[in-house]
Amino acid sequence: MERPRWLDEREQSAWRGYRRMRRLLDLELARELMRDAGLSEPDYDVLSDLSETPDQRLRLSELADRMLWSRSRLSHHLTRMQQRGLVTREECATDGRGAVVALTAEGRRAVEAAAPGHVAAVRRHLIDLLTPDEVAALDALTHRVVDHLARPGE
Amino acid sequence: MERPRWLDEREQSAWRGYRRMRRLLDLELARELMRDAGLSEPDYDVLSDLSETPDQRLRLSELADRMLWSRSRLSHHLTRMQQRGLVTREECATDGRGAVVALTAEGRRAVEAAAPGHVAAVRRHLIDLLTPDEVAALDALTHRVVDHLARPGE
DNA sequence: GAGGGATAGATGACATGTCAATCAGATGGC
DNA sequence: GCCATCTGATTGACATGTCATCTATCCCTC
Repeated sequence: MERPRWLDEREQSAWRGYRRMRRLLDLELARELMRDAGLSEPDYDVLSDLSETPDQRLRLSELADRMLWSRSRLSHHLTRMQQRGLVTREECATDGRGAVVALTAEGRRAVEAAAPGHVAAVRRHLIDLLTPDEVAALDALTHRVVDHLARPGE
Repeated sequence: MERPRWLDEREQSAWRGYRRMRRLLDLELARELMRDAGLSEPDYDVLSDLSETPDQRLRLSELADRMLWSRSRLSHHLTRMQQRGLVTREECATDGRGAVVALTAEGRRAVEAAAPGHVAAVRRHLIDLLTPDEVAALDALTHRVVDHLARPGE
């Protein structure tokens, strides 16, 4: 930090590219998802995580951890989704403080309707634009960074 | 979309990795930037774009386009940054409707103080974790996706 | 089995982002 | 030159996310 090692041209370009892609991809996927399925990305993520779970239900904290969301954010978001009938809250049998989110039939219908189009969009705007080697590189590199960031001591 | 082509294992893993990295990297960079320089990432981006510009000033719409922000978002954000003394608004000489944002001395000081640490964080949490080949792949792939998404007809 | 922390979740105040409406000034056709 | 339209920017209402705080319950130790 004393003598900053600036990014060289290639690194700079990769970093800018990453941030631009991040933004554009996000906008486009969110736009299509909302247009075609009436869901925001956070909505979709919640529903999709729930639907992949054996019993279609999860403890709030478990879901929050999986999604890397704060409890507070999840709680607020679920209240909104609950009002729209996509999920319900249930008491937790094993922990008096706890709560469980469950997918409603309507929620299930919503993800199932949304999923094919969303996956297609992910393909169209990202995956299918990459060579197999690039997919492999992206896979390797992102997981390395995730592991690094998830390390306790930063 | 009729017969959805789901993602294969590797693609799925890359996609999840990307989204997880996106989230964790963002959180960490934002956290450090706020802690060390008292700036949010949007703040930093605005200041950094302005500081790289010849005259330290830009038309609002020009800046909004570069950052891929809506005019409205930029306008709101600049009001806040202006209140903190980081930028000022000026009238535009050539277009009576237009406005120009300019970096203040304090704004300049803020980016210059923030930049080395921020770049170091980008290195530490991303760039330096990648092999040269991976940096090259990331560069190539992100720009391809960006070009694709920037294409007028979607 | 009674405290004293820790943890799960909810909540309210606030910061930030979005969307639609508005206003002033530019621009083009006639 | 004048009107219709477009564009740059601002604004206000609202949606979303964050942070600090609160309550209830759990869990550990004594």
